Amino acid sequence: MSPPNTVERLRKRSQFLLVRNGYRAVRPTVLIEARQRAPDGPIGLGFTASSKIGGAVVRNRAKRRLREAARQALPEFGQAGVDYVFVARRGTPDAAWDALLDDVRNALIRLRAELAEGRAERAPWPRSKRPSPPKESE
RNA sequence: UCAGUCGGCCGGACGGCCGCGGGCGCACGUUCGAAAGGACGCGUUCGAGGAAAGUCCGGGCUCCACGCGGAUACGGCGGCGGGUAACGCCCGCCGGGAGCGAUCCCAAAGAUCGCUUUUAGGGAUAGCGCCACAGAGAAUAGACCGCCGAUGACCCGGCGAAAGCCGGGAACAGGCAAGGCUGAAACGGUGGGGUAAGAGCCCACCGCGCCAACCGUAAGGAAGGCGGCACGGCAAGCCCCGCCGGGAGCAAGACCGAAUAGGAACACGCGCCGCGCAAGCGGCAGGCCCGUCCGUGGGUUGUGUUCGGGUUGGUCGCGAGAACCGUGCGGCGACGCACGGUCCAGAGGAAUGGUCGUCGCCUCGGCAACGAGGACACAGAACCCGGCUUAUAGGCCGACUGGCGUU
Repeated sequence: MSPPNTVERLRKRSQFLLVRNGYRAVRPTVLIEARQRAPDGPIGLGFTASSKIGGAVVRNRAKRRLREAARQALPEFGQAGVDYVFVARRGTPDAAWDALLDDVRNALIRLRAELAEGRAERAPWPRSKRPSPPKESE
Protein backbone atom coordinates (compact mmCIF):
# COMPACT_ATOMS: atom_id res chain seq x y z
CA MET A 1 0.00 0.00 0.00
CA SER A 2 1.41 3.33 -1.08
CA PRO A 3 1.14 6.56 0.92
CA PRO A 4 -2.10 8.40 0.23
CA ASN A 5 -2.11 10.86 -2.64
CA THR A 6 1.46 10.43 -3.83
CA VAL A 7 1.85 11.66 -7.40
CA GLU A 8 3.91 10.11 -10.18
CA ARG A 9 4.52 11.80 -13.51
CA LEU A 10 3.51 10.04 -16.67
CA ARG A 11 6.59 9.68 -18.87
CA LYS A 12 5.73 7.41 -21.77
CA ARG A 13 3.78 8.21 -24.85
CA SER A 14 1.87 4.95 -24.37
CA GLN A 15 0.68 6.12 -20.94
CA PHE A 16 -0.72 9.31 -22.42
CA LEU A 17 -2.48 7.42 -25.19
CA LEU A 18 -4.20 5.16 -22.64
CA VAL A 19 -5.59 8.11 -20.70
CA ARG A 20 -7.09 9.51 -23.89
CA ASN A 21 -9.53 6.57 -23.81
CA GLY A 22 -10.89 7.62 -20.40
CA TYR A 23 -13.19 10.38 -19.22
CA ARG A 24 -12.70 14.03 -20.05
CA ALA A 25 -13.91 17.32 -18.65
CA VAL A 26 -13.72 20.53 -20.69
CA ARG A 27 -13.53 23.96 -19.07
CA PRO A 28 -12.76 27.31 -20.78
CA THR A 29 -9.16 27.35 -19.62
CA VAL A 30 -8.33 23.65 -19.40
CA LEU A 31 -9.19 20.15 -20.59
CA ILE A 32 -8.57 17.27 -18.16
CA GLU A 33 -8.57 13.62 -19.11
CA ALA A 34 -8.77 10.86 -16.48
CA ARG A 35 -8.70 7.07 -16.39
CA GLN A 36 -8.86 4.58 -13.55
CA ARG A 37 -5.56 2.74 -13.85
CA ALA A 38 -5.83 0.62 -10.68
CA PRO A 39 -8.13 0.53 -7.67
CA ASP A 40 -5.39 2.02 -5.53
CA GLY A 41 -1.87 3.38 -5.81
CA PRO A 42 -0.29 6.67 -6.72
CA ILE A 43 -1.97 9.31 -8.83
CA GLY A 44 -0.57 9.56 -12.35
CA LEU A 45 -0.13 13.04 -13.77
CA GLY A 46 0.84 14.40 -17.18
CA PHE A 47 0.65 17.70 -19.06
CA THR A 48 0.20 18.49 -22.73
CA ALA A 49 0.34 21.77 -24.63
CA SER A 50 0.15 21.56 -28.40
CA SER A 51 1.75 24.00 -30.80
CA LYS A 52 -1.76 25.20 -31.59
CA ILE A 53 -1.78 27.48 -28.56
CA GLY A 54 1.53 29.24 -29.30
CA GLY A 55 5.30 29.04 -29.40
CA ALA A 56 7.64 27.45 -26.93
CA VAL A 57 7.38 30.29 -24.43
CA VAL A 58 3.59 30.20 -24.34
CA ARG A 59 3.43 26.41 -24.16
CA ASN A 60 5.92 26.27 -21.31
CA ARG A 61 4.03 28.89 -19.36
CA ALA A 62 0.77 27.01 -19.88
CA LYS A 63 2.30 23.78 -18.57
CA ARG A 64 3.80 25.55 -15.56
CA ARG A 65 0.52 27.12 -14.61
CA LEU A 66 -1.26 23.78 -14.99
CA ARG A 67 1.39 22.09 -12.90
CA GLU A 68 1.00 24.65 -10.14
CA ALA A 69 -2.79 24.34 -10.30
CA ALA A 70 -2.51 20.55 -10.10
CA ARG A 71 -0.21 20.85 -7.13
CA GLN A 72 -2.82 22.86 -5.29
CA ALA A 73 -5.92 20.96 -6.35
CA LEU A 74 -4.95 17.30 -6.70
CA PRO A 75 -4.32 16.45 -3.01
CA GLU A 76 -7.87 17.48 -2.27
CA PHE A 77 -9.75 16.34 -5.37
CA GLY A 78 -7.56 13.67 -6.96
CA GLN A 79 -8.44 9.97 -6.81
CA ALA A 80 -5.88 7.31 -5.92
CA GLY A 81 -5.05 4.99 -8.79
CA VAL A 82 -6.24 7.43 -11.43
CA ASP A 83 -4.13 8.84 -14.26
CA TYR A 84 -4.81 12.47 -15.11
CA VAL A 85 -3.67 14.40 -18.19
CA PHE A 86 -4.03 18.19 -18.18
CA VAL A 87 -4.35 19.58 -21.71
CA ALA A 88 -3.69 23.30 -22.18
CA ARG A 89 -6.23 25.29 -24.15
CA ARG A 90 -5.88 28.62 -25.87
CA GLY A 91 -6.95 30.51 -22.72
CA THR A 92 -4.59 28.75 -20.33
CA PRO A 93 -1.55 31.09 -20.51
CA ASP A 94 -3.46 34.38 -20.05
CA ALA A 95 -6.42 33.45 -17.85
CA ALA A 96 -6.69 34.98 -14.39
CA TRP A 97 -5.11 32.67 -11.86
CA ASP A 98 -8.25 32.33 -9.73
CA ALA A 99 -10.33 31.42 -12.76
CA LEU A 100 -7.82 28.81 -13.88
CA LEU A 101 -7.64 27.25 -10.42
CA ASP A 102 -11.42 27.25 -10.21
CA ASP A 103 -11.75 25.48 -13.55
CA VAL A 104 -9.26 22.82 -12.50
CA ARG A 105 -11.03 22.13 -9.19
CA ASN A 106 -14.36 22.06 -10.96
CA ALA A 107 -13.21 19.62 -13.59
CA LEU A 108 -11.65 17.33 -11.02
CA ILE A 109 -14.87 17.18 -9.01
CA ARG A 110 -16.81 16.36 -12.13
CA LEU A 111 -14.35 13.62 -13.08
CA ARG A 112 -14.53 12.12 -9.59
CA ALA A 113 -18.25 11.75 -9.98
CA GLU A 114 -17.98 10.18 -13.42
CA LEU A 115 -15.29 7.77 -12.27
CA ALA A 116 -17.40 6.59 -9.32
CA GLU A 117 -20.42 6.17 -11.53
CA GLY A 118 -18.46 4.36 -14.19
CA ARG A 119 -16.96 1.97 -11.70
CA ALA A 120 -20.40 1.19 -10.30
CA GLU A 121 -21.82 0.47 -13.73
CA ARG A 122 -18.68 -1.46 -14.81
CA ALA A 123 -18.51 0.57 -18.02
CA PRO A 124 -14.96 1.82 -18.04
CA TRP A 125 -14.61 2.74 -21.72
CA PRO A 126 -17.04 5.43 -22.81
CA ARG A 127 -15.33 5.78 -26.13
CA SER A 128 -18.30 7.42 -27.78
CA LYS A 129 -17.53 10.59 -25.81
CA ARG A 130 -14.63 11.41 -28.10
CA PRO A 131 -15.65 12.83 -31.45
CA SER A 132 -12.11 13.70 -32.52
CA PRO A 133 -8.87 13.05 -30.66
CA PRO A 134 -6.86 16.18 -29.83
CA LYS A 135 -3.52 16.72 -31.45
CA GLU A 136 -0.76 15.10 -29.44
CA SER A 137 2.10 17.36 -28.41
CA GLU A 138 5.53 16.02 -28.87
C1' U B 1 19.35 71.48 -26.36
C1' C B 2 16.57 68.83 -30.36
C1' A B 3 16.46 65.56 -34.80
C1' G B 4 18.85 61.98 -38.14
C1' U B 5 22.73 58.24 -39.34
C1' C B 6 26.40 54.88 -37.53
C1' G B 7 28.84 52.08 -33.54
C1' G B 8 28.87 49.94 -28.53
C1' C B 9 26.11 48.41 -24.05
C1' C B 10 21.74 47.11 -20.93
C1' G B 11 17.29 44.75 -21.72
C1' G B 12 12.95 45.51 -15.28
C1' A B 13 15.05 46.09 -9.51
C1' C B 14 14.64 44.48 -4.27
C1' G B 15 12.17 41.44 -0.68
C1' G B 16 8.38 37.75 2.07
C1' C B 17 5.69 32.89 1.85
C1' C B 18 4.81 28.20 -0.91
C1' G B 19 6.76 24.95 -4.85
C1' C B 20 10.29 22.58 -8.85
C1' G B 21 15.43 20.67 -11.16
C1' G B 22 20.99 19.91 -10.37
C1' G B 23 25.49 19.71 -7.04
C1' C B 24 27.37 18.97 -2.02
C1' G B 25 26.63 17.35 3.15
C1' C B 26 23.68 14.51 6.73
C1' A B 27 20.41 10.61 7.23
C1' C B 28 20.55 5.12 5.59
C1' G B 29 15.17 3.84 6.08
C1' U B 30 10.74 3.11 2.94
C1' U B 31 9.04 2.02 -1.86
C1' C B 32 8.88 0.61 -7.46
C1' G B 33 11.63 -2.91 -10.52
C1' A B 34 13.60 -9.45 -12.92
C1' A B 35 17.97 -6.72 -12.91
C1' A B 36 20.49 -2.47 -14.01
C1' G B 37 18.71 1.41 -11.61
C1' G B 38 14.90 4.99 -10.11
C1' A B 39 11.50 7.71 -6.56
C1' C B 40 10.69 9.64 -1.52
C1' G B 41 13.53 13.13 3.81
C1' C B 42 16.42 17.40 6.14
C1' G B 43 20.09 21.32 5.44
C1' U B 44 22.88 24.24 2.07
C1' U B 45 24.12 26.22 -2.64
C1' C B 46 23.36 27.13 -7.96
C1' G B 47 19.44 27.42 -11.68
C1' A B 48 17.69 30.54 -19.41
C1' G B 49 19.22 34.40 -23.73
C1' G B 50 21.32 38.54 -26.33
C1' A B 51 19.49 36.56 -29.57
C1' A B 52 18.74 30.39 -26.02
C1' A B 53 15.82 31.37 -32.64
C1' G B 54 16.99 30.35 -38.14
C1' U B 55 20.24 25.84 -38.66
C1' C B 56 23.51 29.43 -43.07
C1' C B 57 29.20 28.85 -42.43
C1' G B 58 33.70 27.30 -39.23
C1' G B 59 35.60 23.96 -35.35
C1' G B 60 35.75 20.48 -30.93
C1' C B 61 33.84 15.57 -29.78
C1' U B 62 31.96 10.49 -31.54
C1' C B 63 31.44 6.47 -34.94
C1' C B 64 32.29 4.70 -39.97
C1' A B 65 35.65 4.74 -44.25
C1' C B 66 40.84 5.29 -45.50
C1' G B 67 48.50 2.61 -48.01
C1' C B 68 51.18 7.14 -50.46
C1' G B 69 51.21 10.56 -54.49
C1' G B 70 48.80 12.58 -58.76
C1' A B 71 44.75 13.50 -62.18
C1' U B 72 39.60 14.11 -63.04
C1' A B 73 34.59 14.96 -61.43
C1' C B 74 31.51 17.54 -57.82
C1' G B 75 30.90 21.48 -54.14
C1' G B 76 32.70 25.95 -51.80
C1' C B 77 35.74 30.33 -51.75
C1' G B 78 38.14 34.73 -54.70
C1' G B 79 41.95 42.52 -54.18
C1' C B 80 46.38 42.54 -50.50
C1' G B 81 48.32 41.97 -45.57
C1' G B 82 47.13 40.62 -40.69
C1' G B 83 43.98 38.25 -36.50
C1' U B 84 42.15 33.32 -35.25
C1' A B 85 41.85 26.50 -33.42
C1' A B 86 39.27 27.58 -37.98
C1' C B 87 36.00 30.24 -41.25
C1' G B 88 32.45 32.42 -46.23
C1' C B 89 34.01 35.81 -39.73
C1' C B 90 36.86 40.14 -37.81
C1' C B 91 40.70 44.24 -38.33
C1' G B 92 43.82 47.37 -41.28
C1' C B 93 45.14 48.79 -46.11
C1' C B 94 44.60 49.12 -51.70
C1' G B 95 41.42 49.83 -55.98
C1' G B 96 36.37 51.23 -57.86
C1' G B 97 31.43 53.97 -57.15
C1' A B 98 28.44 58.02 -54.73
C1' G B 99 27.91 62.69 -51.86
C1' C B 100 29.89 67.27 -49.63
C1' G B 101 33.77 70.98 -49.15
C1' A B 102 38.40 73.45 -50.66
C1' U B 103 42.07 74.57 -54.57
C1' C B 104 43.47 75.02 -59.94
C1' C B 105 40.01 77.42 -63.76
C1' C B 106 36.57 83.53 -67.04
C1' A B 107 33.34 79.39 -67.05
C1' A B 108 32.33 74.33 -68.14
C1' A B 109 34.54 69.75 -68.18
C1' G B 110 38.33 67.65 -65.63
C1' A B 111 42.13 67.05 -62.01
C1' U B 112 44.23 67.26 -56.97
C1' C B 113 43.43 67.25 -51.67
C1' G B 114 40.23 66.43 -47.33
C1' C B 115 35.84 64.34 -44.95
C1' U B 116 31.57 60.99 -45.08
C1' U B 117 29.64 56.68 -47.24
C1' U B 118 29.44 52.26 -50.22
C1' U B 119 31.53 47.91 -52.79
C1' A B 120 31.33 39.11 -53.81
C1' G B 121 36.64 43.37 -56.13
C1' G B 122 40.89 36.90 -59.87
C1' G B 123 40.67 36.32 -65.58
C1' A B 124 36.71 39.54 -71.14
C1' U B 125 43.95 39.08 -76.47
C1' A B 126 42.01 30.76 -73.76
C1' G B 127 37.39 29.71 -76.11
C1' C B 128 31.94 29.77 -76.62
C1' G B 129 27.60 32.59 -75.71
C1' C B 130 24.41 36.90 -74.72
C1' C B 131 23.52 42.44 -75.18
C1' A B 132 15.90 42.69 -74.51
C1' C B 133 12.90 47.26 -75.71
C1' A B 134 13.92 51.52 -78.34
C1' G B 135 16.92 52.92 -82.33
C1' A B 136 19.51 54.27 -88.88
C1' G B 137 23.02 51.45 -86.30
C1' A B 138 24.73 46.92 -80.57
C1' A B 139 30.76 44.88 -82.24
C1' U B 140 36.39 44.07 -87.06
C1' A B 141 28.76 49.11 -86.31
C1' G B 142 25.46 52.12 -88.99
C1' A B 143 23.26 56.12 -92.85
C1' C B 144 16.77 57.57 -91.10
C1' C B 145 16.75 62.92 -90.76
C1' G B 146 20.97 65.68 -92.09
C1' C B 147 25.73 68.02 -94.48
C1' C B 148 28.56 68.42 -99.20
C1' G B 149 27.98 67.71 -104.29
C1' A B 150 24.72 72.54 -105.58
C1' U B 151 28.48 79.47 -107.32
C1' G B 152 22.80 74.26 -109.77
C1' A B 153 22.37 69.33 -114.61
C1' C B 154 17.36 70.01 -115.80
C1' C B 155 12.22 72.25 -115.76
C1' C B 156 8.66 76.55 -115.61
C1' G B 157 7.68 81.93 -116.08
C1' G B 158 9.37 86.91 -117.56
C1' C B 159 12.70 90.31 -120.42
C1' G B 160 15.97 90.51 -124.67
C1' A B 161 17.79 90.64 -131.67
C1' A B 162 21.35 87.59 -129.30
C1' A B 163 24.95 86.40 -125.66
C1' G B 164 22.55 86.34 -121.50
C1' C B 165 19.91 88.33 -117.19
C1' C B 166 15.88 88.06 -113.38
C1' G B 167 12.27 85.06 -110.46
C1' G B 168 10.57 80.10 -108.94
C1' G B 169 11.24 74.78 -108.55
C1' A B 170 14.98 71.17 -108.30
C1' A B 171 17.80 65.68 -109.59
C1' C B 172 21.82 61.81 -110.17
C1' A B 173 26.64 59.56 -109.60
C1' G B 174 29.70 60.33 -105.66
C1' G B 175 31.64 62.12 -100.79
C1' C B 176 30.82 62.78 -95.14
C1' A B 177 29.73 61.23 -90.20
C1' A B 178 29.95 67.14 -87.46
C1' G B 179 24.66 67.84 -85.61
C1' G B 180 19.63 65.42 -84.46
C1' C B 181 17.12 60.91 -82.61
C1' U B 182 17.19 55.83 -79.34
C1' G B 183 19.37 53.43 -75.39
C1' A B 184 22.21 50.82 -69.50
C1' A B 185 25.89 51.24 -73.35
C1' A B 186 26.80 54.47 -80.01
C1' C B 187 33.99 53.06 -81.58
C1' G B 188 37.16 59.78 -77.03
C1' G B 189 35.93 65.41 -75.01
C1' U B 190 36.65 70.97 -75.57
C1' G B 191 38.81 74.67 -78.61
C1' G B 192 41.49 75.82 -83.04
C1' G B 193 43.38 74.65 -87.88
C1' G B 194 41.78 72.24 -92.13
C1' U B 195 37.99 70.98 -95.99
C1' A B 196 33.29 71.00 -101.14
C1' A B 197 31.37 69.19 -96.54
C1' G B 198 33.88 66.53 -92.99
C1' A B 199 36.79 63.19 -90.04
C1' G B 200 42.86 62.54 -84.75
C1' C B 201 43.23 64.42 -90.99
C1' C B 202 46.63 68.03 -88.10
C1' C B 203 47.60 70.96 -83.37
C1' A B 204 46.92 72.46 -77.87
C1' C B 205 44.87 70.89 -73.29
C1' C B 206 42.14 66.92 -70.97
C1' G B 207 41.08 61.70 -71.21
C1' C B 208 42.92 56.80 -72.77
C1' G B 209 46.62 52.89 -73.84
C1' C B 210 51.79 50.97 -73.50
C1' C B 211 56.64 51.25 -71.05
C1' A B 212 58.53 52.76 -66.44
C1' A B 213 62.94 55.34 -62.57
C1' C B 214 61.52 55.15 -57.73
C1' C B 215 58.25 53.87 -53.27
C1' G B 216 55.55 49.80 -50.71
C1' U B 217 55.98 42.87 -47.45
C1' A B 218 51.88 43.08 -50.95
C1' A B 219 47.34 44.64 -53.42
C1' G B 220 49.05 48.86 -55.60
C1' G B 221 50.98 53.96 -56.26
C1' A B 222 54.03 56.78 -59.51
C1' A B 223 58.08 61.12 -61.67
C1' G B 224 59.06 60.62 -66.61
C1' G B 225 58.86 58.73 -71.66
C1' C B 226 56.23 56.84 -75.96
C1' G B 227 51.63 56.20 -78.96
C1' G B 228 46.74 59.80 -82.64
C1' C B 229 43.60 56.40 -80.21
C1' A B 230 43.61 51.25 -80.86
C1' C B 231 41.42 47.47 -76.86
C1' G B 232 32.63 48.21 -75.60
C1' G B 233 29.76 45.55 -71.57
C1' C B 234 28.19 40.85 -69.00
C1' A B 235 31.97 35.56 -65.70
C1' A B 236 25.48 36.12 -58.82
C1' G B 237 26.04 32.90 -68.37
C1' C B 238 29.06 28.46 -69.67
C1' C B 239 34.02 28.65 -68.72
C1' C B 240 39.58 29.37 -67.41
C1' C B 241 43.07 30.10 -63.23
C1' G B 242 44.33 29.70 -57.99
C1' C B 243 43.12 27.84 -53.04
C1' C B 244 40.15 24.54 -49.77
C1' G B 245 37.09 20.13 -48.99
C1' G B 246 36.20 11.89 -46.94
C1' G B 247 30.96 10.65 -44.81
C1' A B 248 27.38 10.86 -40.99
C1' G B 249 25.89 13.11 -36.67
C1' C B 250 24.64 13.22 -29.17
C1' A B 251 18.34 9.65 -31.94
C1' A B 252 26.71 10.33 -32.49
C1' G B 253 28.54 6.74 -29.42
C1' A B 254 29.94 3.77 -24.78
C1' C B 255 28.50 0.74 -20.72
C1' C B 256 24.97 -2.14 -17.55
C1' G B 257 21.40 -5.53 -18.46
C1' A B 258 15.26 -9.66 -17.57
C1' A B 259 12.08 -13.15 -19.99
C1' U B 260 11.64 -15.86 -24.75
C1' A B 261 14.00 -17.96 -29.17
C1' G B 262 18.45 -19.43 -31.31
C1' G B 263 24.41 -20.10 -30.35
C1' A B 264 29.08 -21.94 -27.64
C1' A B 265 31.88 -24.38 -23.60
C1' C B 266 32.18 -27.48 -19.30
C1' A B 267 30.19 -30.89 -15.64
C1' C B 268 26.76 -34.52 -14.45
C1' G B 269 23.04 -37.73 -16.18
C1' C B 270 20.76 -40.78 -19.88
C1' G B 271 14.63 -45.18 -16.25
C1' C B 272 11.37 -49.40 -18.13
C1' C B 273 9.23 -52.22 -22.39
C1' G B 274 9.10 -53.64 -27.73
C1' C B 275 11.73 -53.99 -32.68
C1' G B 276 16.91 -53.99 -34.32
C1' C B 277 23.77 -56.81 -34.60
C1' A B 278 24.22 -51.59 -34.19
C1' A B 279 22.80 -46.65 -35.29
C1' G B 280 18.10 -45.61 -34.36
C1' C B 281 12.57 -45.85 -34.13
C1' G B 282 7.96 -46.46 -31.25
C1' G B 283 5.37 -46.74 -26.49
C1' C B 284 5.11 -45.90 -21.05
C1' A B 285 6.81 -43.15 -16.83
C1' G B 286 9.11 -38.56 -15.39
C1' G B 287 10.46 -33.28 -16.22
C1' C B 288 9.02 -28.62 -18.52
C1' C B 289 5.25 -25.25 -21.05
C1' C B 290 -0.02 -23.75 -22.07
C1' G B 291 -1.15 -17.64 -15.43
C1' U B 292 -2.13 -20.59 -10.35
C1' C B 293 -4.78 -25.24 -7.82
C1' C B 294 -7.74 -29.80 -9.16
C1' G B 295 -9.58 -32.57 -13.33
C1' U B 296 -9.22 -33.31 -18.54
C1' G B 297 -6.82 -32.56 -23.07
C1' G B 298 -2.68 -31.01 -25.95
C1' G B 299 2.40 -29.68 -26.94
C1' U B 300 7.50 -30.46 -25.97
C1' U B 301 11.73 -33.21 -24.36
C1' G B 302 18.41 -34.89 -21.14
C1' U B 303 19.70 -31.64 -16.68
C1' G B 304 22.68 -27.88 -14.45
C1' U B 305 26.31 -24.03 -14.57
C1' U B 306 29.03 -20.57 -17.28
C1' C B 307 30.16 -17.67 -21.61
C1' G B 308 28.68 -14.81 -25.72
C1' G B 309 24.87 -11.82 -27.86
C1' G B 310 21.62 -8.14 -27.40
C1' U B 311 15.40 -6.50 -27.10
C1' U B 312 12.07 -3.66 -23.26
C1' G B 313 14.52 -0.82 -19.72
C1' G B 314 18.56 1.83 -17.19
C1' U B 315 23.24 4.57 -16.67
C1' C B 316 27.04 7.38 -18.92
C1' G B 317 28.28 10.74 -22.85
C1' C B 318 26.76 15.93 -19.84
C1' G B 319 30.11 20.55 -18.94
C1' A B 320 36.96 23.56 -15.66
C1' G B 321 36.84 25.76 -20.78
C1' A B 322 39.58 28.09 -27.86
C1' A B 323 35.48 29.85 -20.01
C1' C B 324 34.55 34.45 -17.26
C1' C B 325 36.27 38.89 -14.28
C1' G B 326 40.23 42.37 -13.01
C1' U B 327 45.12 44.67 -13.67
C1' G B 328 49.48 45.50 -16.56
C1' C B 329 52.21 45.30 -21.20
C1' G B 330 52.47 45.02 -26.81
C1' G B 331 49.58 46.40 -31.32
C1' C B 332 46.44 51.91 -35.54
C1' G B 333 43.12 47.73 -34.89
C1' A B 334 41.06 42.71 -34.92
C1' C B 335 43.75 40.54 -31.10
C1' G B 336 47.90 38.56 -28.26
C1' C B 337 50.92 37.78 -23.79
C1' A B 338 51.74 37.89 -18.40
C1' C B 339 49.89 37.95 -13.40
C1' G B 340 45.86 37.56 -9.90
C1' G B 341 40.94 35.94 -8.93
C1' U B 342 36.15 33.07 -9.84
C1' C B 343 33.35 28.17 -10.69
C1' C B 344 29.06 30.11 -13.70
C1' A B 345 22.11 25.77 -15.78
C1' G B 346 22.51 20.65 -17.07
C1' A B 347 16.42 18.75 -18.13
C1' G B 348 15.02 14.13 -20.42
C1' G B 349 6.47 14.25 -21.56
C1' A B 350 11.77 17.91 -20.41
C1' A B 351 13.35 22.17 -13.72
C1' U B 352 13.76 28.19 -13.67
C1' G B 353 6.93 28.49 -11.31
C1' G B 354 2.57 30.45 -8.12
C1' U B 355 1.30 34.41 -4.99
C1' C B 356 1.97 39.00 -2.23
C1' G B 357 4.48 43.83 -1.18
C1' U B 358 7.62 48.33 -2.50
C1' C B 359 9.80 50.90 -6.65
C1' G B 360 10.51 51.66 -12.09
C1' C B 361 8.14 51.54 -17.15
C1' C B 362 3.78 51.81 -20.59
C1' U B 363 -1.64 52.94 -21.51
C1' C B 364 -6.18 55.42 -19.84
C1' G B 365 -8.64 59.18 -16.55
C1' G B 366 -7.26 63.70 -13.82
C1' C B 367 -5.00 70.81 -13.37
C1' A B 368 -2.61 68.08 -9.59
C1' A B 369 -2.04 64.77 -5.51
C1' C B 370 -3.53 60.28 -7.17
C1' G B 371 -6.54 56.21 -9.19
C1' A B 372 -7.44 52.05 -12.67
C1' G B 373 -5.34 48.58 -16.01
C1' G B 374 -0.79 45.69 -18.05
C1' A B 375 2.32 37.58 -17.60
C1' C B 376 5.86 44.94 -19.06
C1' A B 377 9.71 44.16 -26.45
C1' C B 378 11.51 39.79 -29.04
C1' A B 379 11.43 35.46 -27.04
C1' G B 380 12.71 29.41 -23.52
C1' A B 381 18.90 26.00 -23.06
C1' A B 382 18.64 20.25 -25.15
C1' C B 383 26.39 17.75 -26.76
C1' C B 384 29.60 22.19 -26.58
C1' C B 385 32.22 26.49 -28.61
C1' G B 386 33.47 30.79 -32.70
C1' G B 387 30.69 33.61 -36.35
C1' C B 388 26.71 35.23 -39.65
C1' U B 389 21.51 36.26 -40.36
C1' U B 390 16.73 37.39 -38.58
C1' A B 391 13.15 39.30 -34.28
C1' U B 392 13.22 43.08 -30.49
C1' A B 393 9.21 47.71 -26.15
C1' G B 394 12.15 50.85 -23.59
C1' G B 395 16.75 52.94 -21.88
C1' C B 396 22.19 54.44 -21.49
C1' C B 397 27.04 55.97 -23.76
C1' G B 398 30.08 57.71 -27.90
C1' A B 399 31.17 59.71 -33.00
C1' C B 400 29.46 62.46 -37.23
C1' U B 401 25.85 65.69 -39.84
C1' G B 402 22.01 69.40 -39.54
C1' G B 403 18.52 72.97 -36.86
C1' C B 404 17.71 76.31 -32.68
C1' G B 405 19.61 79.00 -28.40
C1' U B 406 23.74 81.30 -25.44
C1' U B 407 28.81 83.46 -25.01
